[in-house]
Amino acid sequence: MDPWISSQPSLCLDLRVGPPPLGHRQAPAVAMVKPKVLVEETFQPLKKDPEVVALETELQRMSAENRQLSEMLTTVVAKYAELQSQSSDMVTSGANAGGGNPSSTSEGGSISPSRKRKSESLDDSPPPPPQTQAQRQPQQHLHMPGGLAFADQTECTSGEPCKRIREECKPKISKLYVHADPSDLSLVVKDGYQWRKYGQKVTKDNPCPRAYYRCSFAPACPVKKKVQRSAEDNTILVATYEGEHNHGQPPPAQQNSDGASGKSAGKPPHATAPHHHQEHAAAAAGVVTGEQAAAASELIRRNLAEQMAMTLTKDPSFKAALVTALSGRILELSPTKD
DNA sequence: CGTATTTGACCCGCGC
DNA sequence: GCGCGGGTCAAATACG
Repeated sequence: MDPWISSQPSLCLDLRVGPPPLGHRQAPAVAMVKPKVLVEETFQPLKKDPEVVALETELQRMSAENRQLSEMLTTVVAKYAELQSQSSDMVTSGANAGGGNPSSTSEGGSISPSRKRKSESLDDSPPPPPQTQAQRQPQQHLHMPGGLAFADQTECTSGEPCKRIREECKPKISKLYVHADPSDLSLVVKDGYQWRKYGQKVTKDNPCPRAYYRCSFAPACPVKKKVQRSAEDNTILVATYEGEHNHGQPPPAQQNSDGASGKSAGKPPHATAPHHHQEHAAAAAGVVTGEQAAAASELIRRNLAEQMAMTLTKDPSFKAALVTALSGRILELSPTKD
């Protein structure tokens, strides 16, 4: 979590403009900016036209719906934070030696991408540091309640040596669920890091394509990310992170660029970042008792919500998308429009 | 012109 | 051994 956010007294999310059909409490924060003007331009509140009444009703309805959805989101985020903190706690308590990350070993900054894997296996034979991974492995057998996230990789108990090795070589995996506008076809999850897309693929079990990203902030950073819409609910983006960053988070100025040039990257960022620092702090704060854990969880929930709101309100492209959506909605609802 | 994204092809692991 | 499917590469393309 950005330090400055915690320094914010409290972010005012008290917005009354009708929320867009995005289903986010954060959205209205942005909606204040323009849609309000839009409404004022188009309608005269004093007259109380039937359409105005209808609009108000609709706005109220959407507002209620929005609240519901945001509550659901909050719950999900809270669960995620809890799970993450549990995971972090177990990892930190168990993997003292895990200081180094497997990362750069083979790549070591001088990535000379020889022609595909065949040559890799011939030339490099990059020895993945199995020890640290092996030591980390046991902690990954977490019984995550709720089945919400990062469940992968916990099932490598088959005992087969080769499989074990493969599992041990796997980097740390976590999942992040992000709400996204279904109309937004991009698979962009802004999480504060810079990502470079290197592939996209349609998988068998999901008609939506899966996008593959590498961390582009640090050349040697081993972290990869897969983003795919949920098969059940395509308003949900599932981001799967593999590995750990071997660098700090980019400064906000760079975070905004999320992929530097961002041809299609500058899309509405309905993203919540898996801020490990925060979760570590939460884990530290809630190491033991349920009360402490609950308090930490509550804190995390608040901070995440605030951060999401801040992220959204600062993103101009999101504002634009929101204005478009809202104006379209308003036009839809006004049958007597000129 | 430099850089990021797209996209088809390739590689490899796994199940049958 | 073969086919399938996921993951990755790299040339082509697009964009600032």
